[in-house]
Amino acid sequence: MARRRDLADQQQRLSAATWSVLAERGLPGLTLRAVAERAGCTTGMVLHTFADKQALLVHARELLHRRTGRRADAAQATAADPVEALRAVLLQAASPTEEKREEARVWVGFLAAALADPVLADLHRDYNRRFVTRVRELVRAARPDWRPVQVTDTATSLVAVVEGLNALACLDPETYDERTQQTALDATLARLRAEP
Amino acid sequence: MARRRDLADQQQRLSAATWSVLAERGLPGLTLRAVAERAGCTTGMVLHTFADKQALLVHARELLHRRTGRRADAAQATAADPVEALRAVLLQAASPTEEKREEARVWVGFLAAALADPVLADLHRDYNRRFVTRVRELVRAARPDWRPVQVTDTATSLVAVVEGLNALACLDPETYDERTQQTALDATLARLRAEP
DNA sequence: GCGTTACCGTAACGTACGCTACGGTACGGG
DNA sequence: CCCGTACCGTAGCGTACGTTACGGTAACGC
Repeated sequence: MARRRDLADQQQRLSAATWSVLAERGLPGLTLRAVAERAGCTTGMVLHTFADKQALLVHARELLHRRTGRRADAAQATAADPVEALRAVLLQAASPTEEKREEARVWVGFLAAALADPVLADLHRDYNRRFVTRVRELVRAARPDWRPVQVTDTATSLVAVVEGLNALACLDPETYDERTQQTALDATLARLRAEP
Repeated sequence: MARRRDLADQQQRLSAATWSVLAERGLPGLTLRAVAERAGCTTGMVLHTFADKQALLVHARELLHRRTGRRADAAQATAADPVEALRAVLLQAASPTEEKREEARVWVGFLAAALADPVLADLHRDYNRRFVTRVRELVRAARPDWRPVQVTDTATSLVAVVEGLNALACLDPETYDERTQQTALDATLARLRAEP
């Protein structure tokens, strides 16, 4: 035996660096050298922690999912009734804080990368479906009288609005500012309060 | 004087090849060599037609905008009343035909590329704002009684839904199939038929 | 038909990439 | 205290990229 390292910590730091580079330089700027520089180490250490670049990407994608999931959990927990929980979850997912816009840029980067990478595509599909499921459960709780199809359709609509706002606000935060995003979400949520 | 070439035709063929490569291989696969191979020529010819890679990208981005704009014009022209015109424009923008899904993939690719390229970012902003303006005018025509803020908010909501559906359907066409997209759009359009 | 000139294919340059092999280094076990 | 081993920095490999320089080639004016 010899030196022991904290593998999980290294993985987290490296995937955080991956994320940071992705948000700042975009997909073309995401290189092993850039990640190593951001993490304050060398490419050798990066490739001793992850087998190859794709493994690093996969881990960073999981990190993004865990982070958004945790924030959604927190938003969901603070609300009292189901409608407010739904609104809180969706608002934090689309809120135009700088942190969230960074997440949106990273999300777009992974989306584009997934178009040419089946592994990332599977991950992206899986994670997005989990978000749809989360929203669907909240919609069902808010409107237990609705038919399942109605619940699912509303959930996918809400997710589409949120992700659309995120993608568009990435490059045009003026047109899609905080008030506009909030208004768009509330207008979509208005269906929950109407009949039948 | 000597040989004369059809510059515009070459530009169009090359940007079409650019688009084709972008849709098939994604952003990382978009190289000058790939474009030249797809266009049936050499990289020398590509760089005699366009100054550099970015000029080619810009031209391909304009081509995408012209193509979507032309399809929107056609959809708008066939409809009789403003509400149907709006629905036709939005439906064709989100319709999950293979051709449209290809456009969506290219759109995502350019979106991701624009995150690190100020020139592409400006173009993207400009083109998206034109689409918002088009939708806004249609909303205003459909509901002349609404206040300008209400018109604008509805327009941005509709655009967000359309682009969100497009982005999500890129990687998960099963969850966001034709019926789901149509239902999501019609539900958002329902506010046009309601009061006030 | 012939010279001139615009055009473009060929080849290669420099660079940066992902990745690997190797050697130094520091820590844990005896 | 020192041996052994896990760790990781260094250096460089092969490749593919964007870009450029140059020479061949085909068309137009005369």
